[in-house]
Amino acid sequence: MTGVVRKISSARWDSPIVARLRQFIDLGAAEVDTLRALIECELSVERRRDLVVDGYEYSKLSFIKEGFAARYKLLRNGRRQIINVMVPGDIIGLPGSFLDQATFSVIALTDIKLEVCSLEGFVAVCHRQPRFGLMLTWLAVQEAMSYADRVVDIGRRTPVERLAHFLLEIHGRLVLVGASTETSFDLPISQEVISDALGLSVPHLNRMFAKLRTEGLITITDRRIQFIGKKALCLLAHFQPARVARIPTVQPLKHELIA
Amino acid sequence: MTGVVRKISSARWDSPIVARLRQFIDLGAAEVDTLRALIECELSVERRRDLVVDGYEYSKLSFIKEGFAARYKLLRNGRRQIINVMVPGDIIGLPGSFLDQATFSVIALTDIKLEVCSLEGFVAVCHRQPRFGLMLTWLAVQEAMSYADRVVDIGRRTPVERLAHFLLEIHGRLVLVGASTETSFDLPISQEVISDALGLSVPHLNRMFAKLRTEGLITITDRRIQFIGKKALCLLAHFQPARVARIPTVQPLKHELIA
DNA sequence: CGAAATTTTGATCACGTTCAACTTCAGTGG
DNA sequence: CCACTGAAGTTGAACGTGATCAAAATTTCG
Repeated sequence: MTGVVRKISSARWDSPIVARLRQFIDLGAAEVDTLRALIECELSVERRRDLVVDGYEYSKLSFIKEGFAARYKLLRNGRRQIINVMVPGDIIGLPGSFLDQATFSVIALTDIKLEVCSLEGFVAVCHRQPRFGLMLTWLAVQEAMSYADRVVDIGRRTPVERLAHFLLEIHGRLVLVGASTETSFDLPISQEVISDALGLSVPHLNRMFAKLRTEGLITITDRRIQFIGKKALCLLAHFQPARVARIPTVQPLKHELIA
Repeated sequence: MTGVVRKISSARWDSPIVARLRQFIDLGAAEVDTLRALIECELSVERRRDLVVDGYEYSKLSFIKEGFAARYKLLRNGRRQIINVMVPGDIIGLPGSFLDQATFSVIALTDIKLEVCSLEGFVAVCHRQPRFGLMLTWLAVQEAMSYADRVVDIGRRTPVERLAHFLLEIHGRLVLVGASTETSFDLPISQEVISDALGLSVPHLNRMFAKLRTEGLITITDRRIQFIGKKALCLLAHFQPARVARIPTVQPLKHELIA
């Protein structure tokens, strides 16, 4: 795989994955260091390159630092379904690296920067520091939630609702890692990609975009989405963001206090 | 919540959840005991009862011992989308218990029996026995994979393909916990439920069932599905079961060997 | 500037929904 | 015992949504 490889050197580390984790756990400085130490390298990958290929083994956890990617499945009849669009803070290799062989592919939708960590290394740390295992659990649960939302989207929402929901969801995830303002965000991906994510045809998706625009809910300039009527949009989309709970803190047992 | 509460007493414990776990980890007798000790009670719930309600907090991990359930979302327009059909070995509360408040409901599709464990209790054990944290991660990943398959199903497969894929998937999961033979299984759920899972209307789903029957791929008698042409069915459905990898075993560090 | 990718618009048509009626079956009470 | 009820499965007809195909307009990029 091509890409520029560099070592991590910065003293303070401010990665989107850390922002993701802080949602549900307080990370001590030592833990952040441990996490950073797990990063084997940084990788830059250019647009359109496949990062994970359906049918091959993959055993890394690659944290997206910058850029967009998509997890997808190509069916024999040539149709493509995008499972989810991935943004900074998302993890390539979850769930792929937990399988014998990946059953989905991942493609870079823009040039992206990754922080690569081996799953084995991460698991090794989990044995010594159980909180890391729980972080991984929580991340996997978030992943599942995101897919579940997509199921509802595609299964029972009308095309406009789907699009509205999709935009709100992506926006929410970008806000979380500080990659977007309150009411607007860059969405540097083509309508073809979005249509494959929403299970629609390109022309029809385009009409849905037009609809949102003419109804004064959003404006689009230069692939930047701006929400005009966010409330109305949320209503239209039946948008109900799920907030993940914090990892419960546990009272140490008495004999552990003594030890 | 109604239901009969009993204590666990049997010396040997043979629960579907254990079968699930053994897919990807070797459980020692001590670990099985620890797991069993986590079960607070068994619960019997009758058909049609909601186990988790959208909007409320839930903080249990309930392992399904017997029966079928469904995780679903009800939209304001009255439409229902079933995220997944749950079988013995599946966990109610994953992902719901990891959120502030559940965003999906879970309903019993048949009378079911649960083994209930508090999430807090499980997490407490994770701190002492890191392998439990990893098990939880792996289970969450499987959950995510299952939803991802459903996304592909609904988004880009034709209605017949969807149904075929659904039947094969359920069957595979039943085989895993020993609740089905190689070529047939009981599917004690109505077509309305299946149609809500597949994002189809009831009449159309019914026609797809008819199609599979007339094409000689399955027979149905008394809600028991029998595969006639399993190969052809797999082909039709683009069925490609994902096998989860085993949790990697880790070389202990040197200083840990000494300690 | 030319070539390719992407967005937009239009026209047609098939698929799957909707609505309705009817059948079958299990359970229930007269 | 049979009529009644309700749930589930089945079938039919009509309609509408979104796909498909095609082409133009626009943008991006080599």
